[in-house]
Amino acid sequence: MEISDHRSGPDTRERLLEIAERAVLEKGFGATSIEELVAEAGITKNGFFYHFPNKNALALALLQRYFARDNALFDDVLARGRELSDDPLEAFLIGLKLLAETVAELPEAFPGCLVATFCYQERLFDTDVHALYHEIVLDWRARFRSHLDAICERYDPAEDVDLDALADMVSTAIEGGMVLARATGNSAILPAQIMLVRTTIRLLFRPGTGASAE
Amino acid sequence: MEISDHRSGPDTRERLLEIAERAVLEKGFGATSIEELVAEAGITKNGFFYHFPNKNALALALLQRYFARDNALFDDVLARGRELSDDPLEAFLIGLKLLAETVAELPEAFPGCLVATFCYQERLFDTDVHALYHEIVLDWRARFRSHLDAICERYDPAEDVDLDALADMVSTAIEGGMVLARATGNSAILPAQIMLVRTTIRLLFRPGTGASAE
DNA sequence: TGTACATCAGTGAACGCGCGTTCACTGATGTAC
DNA sequence: TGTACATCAGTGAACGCGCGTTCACTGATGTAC
Repeated sequence: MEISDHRSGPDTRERLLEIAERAVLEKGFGATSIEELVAEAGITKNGFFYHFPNKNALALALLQRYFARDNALFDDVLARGRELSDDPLEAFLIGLKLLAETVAELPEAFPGCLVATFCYQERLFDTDVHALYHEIVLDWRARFRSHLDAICERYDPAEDVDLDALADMVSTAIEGGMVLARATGNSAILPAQIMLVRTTIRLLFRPGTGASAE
Repeated sequence: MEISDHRSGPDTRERLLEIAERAVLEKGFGATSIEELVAEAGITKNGFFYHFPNKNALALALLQRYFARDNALFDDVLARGRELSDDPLEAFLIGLKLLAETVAELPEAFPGCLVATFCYQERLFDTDVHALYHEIVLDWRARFRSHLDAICERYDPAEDVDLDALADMVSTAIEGGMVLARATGNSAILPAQIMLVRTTIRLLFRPGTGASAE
């Protein structure tokens, strides 16, 4: 007659990751205790150690989950851009606009990025974790770079730019925009910064087309 | 005959702040212990509590020091830009280039920003600290915005942009660039991102002037 | 269908360590008269 | 110049709490025969 038993609902490991992510983004990894996580998950401390050999393994699992999730997000908006236009520039501009809209609608008031927190707490993690967030950033670069390469096949930039740096500009806007959004309490800053990257790319590859093109 | 006694060298409080800043940027505030700071400073733990009533006061002092220092840096490069050109656009572009060069020459391989770490560890701090890093970000915005206003008096932007968002773009490039630099281990990313903001501003206010202008 | 064993998802108690903070005290320097 | 007192910049010992981790154990479910 029990409505919920041990096995109902999402599995405990996933719930621990969910709780941990929120806590880590609020106060950092070092200041997030296993005790508070298990208290919120409703298990004992050793339930945690059944799922993770130690705290560093939690960090790695958080990053892997985060990586998979935002891969899906980026792929989604960029793929839609391509569906909506055959032109690579137009497709990328649409993708960036969709990205800005998506982050503007995020449920949490002030979104954060695990890569940002983790790289500001470097000494807390082992080499696996370092290697993973390094890989994540390079993955972002490669993803945006591939779109820029496609654009360059059809358009000449108004001036020479390093395409890797330009690809990084998207990540920079996201990471930096999240910091400013959190610091000021104004989450609209993040989508606005993404839209400015979009403006930069438009000005670079479609010079002379001003606001009238909107 | 003792070469150093208690009173020689920079004062202990300043040394504690110096040590603390490096430690906080490496592993976060929560994971930085008073014990390790005083060990490195060569005093006992209660020497710390002579200088600061508690750990939160250390956070506040760190932020105040940081604020003063980067105010001086921004004022310096922007003032030089104004010295070198009477044109507000040219002056700002020079200022941004000087800023990029300055951060490229920073002694530490991977510079960090206290505002970024602190806003990713929100729950660790009291309202004084929150208020201060909020103020810092708004101060940055006002500083860059004043230059953009001067530019707008003489130039029309190629398309309508929100000038506050554009001013924030400089801060975003710095914050985001630092995250990427740290995550990848490549500190050249930070100046490159600042230079891209400069490109954006040039394209916006001086359209049609391409790489040949360099 | 019944029994034996394996696995899964934990429990409960205990560990030693390091943390931020407090207390009472001190020895060197500065200032008033 | 000498003395009394105040202040500055700490020391040394102790506090209680919470942390990550380990140990031996358990009760429910799954699988083989």
